[in-house]
Parts: sequence; structure tokens; C-alpha cells
Amino acid sequence: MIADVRGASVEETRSRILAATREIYALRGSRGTTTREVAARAHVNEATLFRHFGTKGHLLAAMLDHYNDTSSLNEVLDGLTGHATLEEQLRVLGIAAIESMRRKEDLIKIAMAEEIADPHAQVCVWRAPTAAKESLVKYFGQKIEARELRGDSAWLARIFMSLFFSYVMARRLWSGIDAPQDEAVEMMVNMFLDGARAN
Amino acid sequence: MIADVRGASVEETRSRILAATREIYALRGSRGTTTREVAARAHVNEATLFRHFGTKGHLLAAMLDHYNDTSSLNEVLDGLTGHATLEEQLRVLGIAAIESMRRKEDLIKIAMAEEIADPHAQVCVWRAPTAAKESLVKYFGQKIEARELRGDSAWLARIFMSLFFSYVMARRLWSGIDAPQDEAVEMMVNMFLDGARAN
DNA sequence: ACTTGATGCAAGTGACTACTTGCACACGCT
DNA sequence: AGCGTGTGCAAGTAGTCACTTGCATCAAGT
Repeated sequence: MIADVRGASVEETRSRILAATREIYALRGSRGTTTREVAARAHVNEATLFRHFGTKGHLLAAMLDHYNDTSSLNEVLDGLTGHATLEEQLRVLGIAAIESMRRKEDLIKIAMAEEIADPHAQVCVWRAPTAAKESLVKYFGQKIEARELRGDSAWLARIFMSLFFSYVMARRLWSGIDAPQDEAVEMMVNMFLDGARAN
Repeated sequence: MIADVRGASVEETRSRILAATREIYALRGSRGTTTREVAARAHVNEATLFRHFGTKGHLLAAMLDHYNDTSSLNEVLDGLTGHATLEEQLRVLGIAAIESMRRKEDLIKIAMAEEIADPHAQVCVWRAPTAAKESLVKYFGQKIEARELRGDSAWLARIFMSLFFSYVMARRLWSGIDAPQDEAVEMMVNMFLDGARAN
């Protein structure tokens, strides 16, 4: 029996359920995910799912918590001192932002769509971006103090992240131009630094 | 009887149903929307709803089609010659973009979430932005020819719209900074034109 | 006056959903 | 060896959902 996973550790079962939850949730949205389908995909009995998480709501919350990695950007920021120029640092940041968003694209989209329907999901999904935001604001603050950038650090961070947020979330709209990612990042960073005005 | 609207024209009934559909979809998401609730909000019998649209899926498609206004941006672009400076033109464009996106924020979110589930919804909702995109690319092309801007017109358009797309769609993330909209637009336009680099 | 068609209303159908229950099995720990 | 616990399995419950049906009513067109 493939489905019989007795003997697997409790944590393994749990994380298999959470992974399945994420997949189904991304496919069908919060209302569309059924505990049956999640259980099936996790190769777990539906009853086991409920024994672990009690209700579907708790399951979703647990999943969103579980896939809420807040760490990544800070590591990137720490490793940034190795890069000489400001351009280079921003490119690294941009690529990190794109990759992080892409990894959670599914969750972000669903969470945005269900903004009103499920406020708790909101909190969970936006927690990581919020932490990232704060680190970024601090980073830009330092760059302003060092007279490498000008303006308001919060707005710089907001605008900087806008570029990559849209790059990931609305790339469907721009299917005409599909430059390789590195090139795109370079273009966006250049725009961010120097603008588009001629001369 | 409030609910008895016999005598209203067929089109009126139809558009009342579509309006209700939009409201409920925005509130509950695609799976959370029930035909019962839509019918109730439209002050229409559920059977009438099905007599008009056949299935829930057709109803959604009809709603997305119905609220797909492609016109607005071109009018704005036409009225742009009255504004003297490039900055001013871009600000007007930015405000128009924000308002247009805000008006359809709910639809955009639905479409994004539905990306996988229902490809038809995609086509409907992205039709207007795609048209807008093309006009904008042309506009930026002219500005480049006139040596007011530099770069690739498609990318300029993409980056320019990124700013406002994120401004609307991710404003939840930036609840800390809530400058008045005009100020925000000014800031974004300035960034777009001159970048953030010091000196 | 008669027909036509859009609608209301009430009831219903079958499918699906979240969640439960009772029991058997199979591991790991002592 | 024995016990606890995590799991499978099958059946079930009460509710909800999309969608249908049959019939009565009302308004407009001819």
C-alpha cells in the first residue's frame, strides 16, 4: 500500500500534509481546497489530517505560517558588503527579491484575491514581505546617509520593490518583452538609479 | 414586494445581476461566491439568474466581459497635449492609471487568482490593460524620438506602469507611509525621470 | 382579446463538503 | 511482553451547493 505511511515520523506526516495543502491552495484558493484532495495528495487519510489540525481553517493557517520564511532577505543584505558598487548591490537585491516572490507567487496571488474574505491569511502572507520591507528601508537609509542615494528611504524601498513586484506579478501583461532576467534586473536598477530622462 | 421586479427591462435585470456578481465575487472570491447570494443581492430569483446565464462559469465570464472598459487611457493620452511639461504629463498619466486600476482592483485580483483555474477570465481582464500598454508604449516612443526620454519604449512603459500597479495592489504592505496620492504620484514620477542616485 | 416571454416561487435533486466515529493495525518505548 | 500513539479504513452526518422543474403571474406586442 502506497498510501500507508505508518512508520513515517509525525513531523514528516505533518509536513507532507502542509506541502499538499500549499499545492492545492495555490491551485484552488482557500474556498476551493477540499480536505479530501489535500489528504489524497499528501497520501494521508482525511481523518489523520483532522487529527493533526482540527479544522480546515487551522490547516490553512498552519500552512501559511509554515511557508513564511522571513530569513532570506536579511542574509542577502548581510552578504551585500562583498559587492563593490551600488549598482551591483541593487542588482543582487533585485534578483533576490524576484526569486523570493516567485517562490511564493501562488500564495501572494491567492492572499491578495482573498483580502477581505480571510483576514488571518493576510496577516500570515504579508508577514515576510513586511519584514523584508523594514530591512530594505534601513538599507536605503544607510545609503542616503552615505550620500550614495537621495530621497526618503521608505519611498525608495517602496519604489524599488515595486519594480520587482510587478515584474513577477504582472509579467503576463508584458509577454511581448521577455528579456532574460539578468538583463531585466539591470535595466530596472539603472532606471531606479538614474531615471529615464534624456541628456 | 421589493423582490418582484417584473416590468423592469431584460437588460436592466441582466445588468443588475452582473453588478451583484461583481460585488459578491470581490467579497468572497470565485469559489466563495454562491449563486444564491448573487441572486439575493440582485433582487432576483435564483432561477432567473440561471435562465440568463446558464452556469456560474458563464456568469463570471459575462461579468468580466461587461466590466471591461478599454477606452479610458486613450482619452487621457489625447488630452495630454494640453500639459506643458513632461513631468506634468506623466503625473496626469499616473493619476489616471491609479484611478483606473483602483476601479478594477477587485477584478484584477480575481483574475490573478484565477490564472490557473480559468484561462478565459484572464483574457477578459487583461484585455484592457493590454490595450493601455500599447498606447503607452507608443507615447513613450514619441518621447524618445523627441529626445525627452531615453531607453527602450516598451521597458519604459513597463517600469512606469509598475510603479502604479504596485501602488494600488500592494498598498497594504506600505500602510506605514500614506502620503496623499498627488504627493505619491509626484514622487514616483520624479523617480522615474531622474532616479535616486545622489548628486 | 390573445399570445409570448420574462419573472417569481417553492420544492427538489444529486453531488460534494467539513468533520466525526469506531475499530483495527503497526510501530516505538519501557 | 505490553502499552501508547499515530495511522488507515469505512461509514456516516448534517449542511451547502449548483442547477432544475412546474406552475402561476404579470407586462408588452399584435
